[in-house]
Amino acid sequence: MKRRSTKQREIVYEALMRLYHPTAEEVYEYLRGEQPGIGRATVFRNLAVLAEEGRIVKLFFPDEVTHYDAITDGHYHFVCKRCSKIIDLHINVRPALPTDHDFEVESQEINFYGRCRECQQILQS
Amino acid sequence: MKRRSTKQREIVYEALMRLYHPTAEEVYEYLRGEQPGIGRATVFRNLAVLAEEGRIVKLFFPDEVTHYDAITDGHYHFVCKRCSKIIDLHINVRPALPTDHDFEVESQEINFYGRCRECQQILQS
DNA sequence: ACTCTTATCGATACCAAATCTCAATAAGGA
DNA sequence: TCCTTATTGAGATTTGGTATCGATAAGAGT
Repeated sequence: MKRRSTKQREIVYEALMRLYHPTAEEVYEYLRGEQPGIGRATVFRNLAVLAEEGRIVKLFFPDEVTHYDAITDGHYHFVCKRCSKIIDLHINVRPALPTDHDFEVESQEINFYGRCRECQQILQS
Repeated sequence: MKRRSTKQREIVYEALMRLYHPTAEEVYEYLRGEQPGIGRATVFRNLAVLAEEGRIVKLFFPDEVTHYDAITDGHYHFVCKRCSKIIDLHINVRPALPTDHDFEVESQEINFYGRCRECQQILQS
């Protein structure tokens, strides 16, 4: 099944570059203003396609819906456990990949969790 | 709201110790055989409570439903991208926690992805 | 042991994220 | 320009998980 280049796909990709770690729903809401007529399923589908092609990255965090990231270099993320804010971490950490095991590691992921500055004083959950 | 100790909660906990990284649904199916009469919502609820109490751990992986782990020491996981098998990694990796930032890190998580031995020769997705 | 408050249970209804269906459209090679 | 078929958009469906609510039972107080 040969892939075609479509106007909608590029629109979704450009929206992602303008937004900061949006969810699919947020991309859709953004585009409903910019490009009325685009379908919800089209946004979800193209985010999946773009991720499969490696042009964008899917982000999964505990108790969160899927987020998307237009930056594809191997950076890490901090997630605030209270307000769910995501912060990019361009740190240089390289944990030793496990070797001599019954599997072959192709990629790794490191996530940090805690409180962002705004949420540090606030007590309740 | 003071918490009570219930028969069902311990049943769920013991099931989790017998199973290997099960999903809530798998715990429920397992218990439907062992302990007929237990409710689906009860299993989901008690897994959430046990996780909140720190007796078990919730595991989140890309494109996967939530799994649960009775082992709560800070080990890591490898996930096969083809068959979704989860393998425990009791390796000693300690990436430098980012400091001097606008947030406070409370916990971290490292996941490895790739192919397990059984899936390494297989070509298709 | 009995009573009383209320956390918890089990069944089911509900919700939200994401996927599937399908007729209409359009990408792009011939 | 024509033709094949990948893609679209609208809406239905699936699914993992949560909320509701009357019934049950944990466990503190007497």
